[in-house]
Amino acid sequence: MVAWQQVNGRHDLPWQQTRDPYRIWLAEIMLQQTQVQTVIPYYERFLARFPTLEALAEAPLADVLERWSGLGYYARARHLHRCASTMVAGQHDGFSADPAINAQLPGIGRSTAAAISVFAFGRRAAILDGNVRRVLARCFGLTSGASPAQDERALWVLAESLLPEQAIEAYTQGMMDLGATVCTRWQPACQACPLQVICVARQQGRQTELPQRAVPKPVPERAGKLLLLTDGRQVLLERRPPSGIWGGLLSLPEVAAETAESFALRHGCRLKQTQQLPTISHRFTHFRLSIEVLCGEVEVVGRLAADAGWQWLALADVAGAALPTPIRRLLLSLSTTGWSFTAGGAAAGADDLG
DNA sequence: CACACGTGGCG
DNA sequence: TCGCCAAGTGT
Repeated sequence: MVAWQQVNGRHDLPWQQTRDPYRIWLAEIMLQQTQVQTVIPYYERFLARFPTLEALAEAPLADVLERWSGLGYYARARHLHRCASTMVAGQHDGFSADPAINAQLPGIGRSTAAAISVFAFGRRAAILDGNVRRVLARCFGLTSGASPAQDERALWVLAESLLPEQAIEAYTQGMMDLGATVCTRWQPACQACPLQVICVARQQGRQTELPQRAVPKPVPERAGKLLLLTDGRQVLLERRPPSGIWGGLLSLPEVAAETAESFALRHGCRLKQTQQLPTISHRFTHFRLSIEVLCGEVEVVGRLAADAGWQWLALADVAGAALPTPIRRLLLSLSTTGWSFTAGGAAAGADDLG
């Protein structure tokens, strides 16, 4: 694996060629459940804004979420920020070489802690991510046992038992590179695999059957009603609660029973006219969301409460704001094509909203 | 232990 | 259009 990685592995990813724990930590957090190609631009933009642990710790969470928005799993950004603040405040003097220590920090679990120890400190430690899981399950022909928990334990024991005495960095990177580029979920390139002569799955022709998948459950459907109040130049946004879906991001205010008129009045606006926009369908991993958007043209007559949970966002600033992806798309689309409040007509360009 | 938690790409 | 999956962690 070490020899294969040195020749065939990836060596030029933005978070390689460094031992800076901060950069390695940031990359590992961004890469959780997220593919390399997705992460790269976010990683570059984030580092440009927060080049050091101190810079990150000093920034408001809202700024951090601006650079994270679009990447998903926003608890990662909240934990990242809390972790930085904690360390700079002195409870921890930076990262430890010991994975058990780092695994106590927010957002850092067993696998991420091991990756930090390996890549920043050269410590022997086992990771177990999707790539390693797939490589091990196939190479050793692992099938589901008594319970998912036991399968998990067995995988960790196996991963720990395989660690080389030397070149832990190349080995660890090699396992991930192999899983990402050769031992892929579909159509693995077995003829290019350094493990092909010992791979049980290959011997049995069961590559795509492993690792075995849990039975998928039906994805529930949820619905929400959002209000888009605008004077044509800016939109009214609400800071979402710190946990839950899109936690901490800015979004269009959710309206339940309250009418648009009374809502607008509460926020210092007079509603001139409204228009129903095409319903947005958004797909998450675990549910589908149907978003009904009522667009209202307002005249701002009062001042917004100084409450930090509410703010007007200039349409020109939509691209850089801490918005969920479907909301950003909606606002970008509408501000690009212009607003139309012609009676009964849908806003131009709103058809692309999927 | 089950479930929550985003988004993009691919077949 | 839809299911699957991707450098997992927290509750």
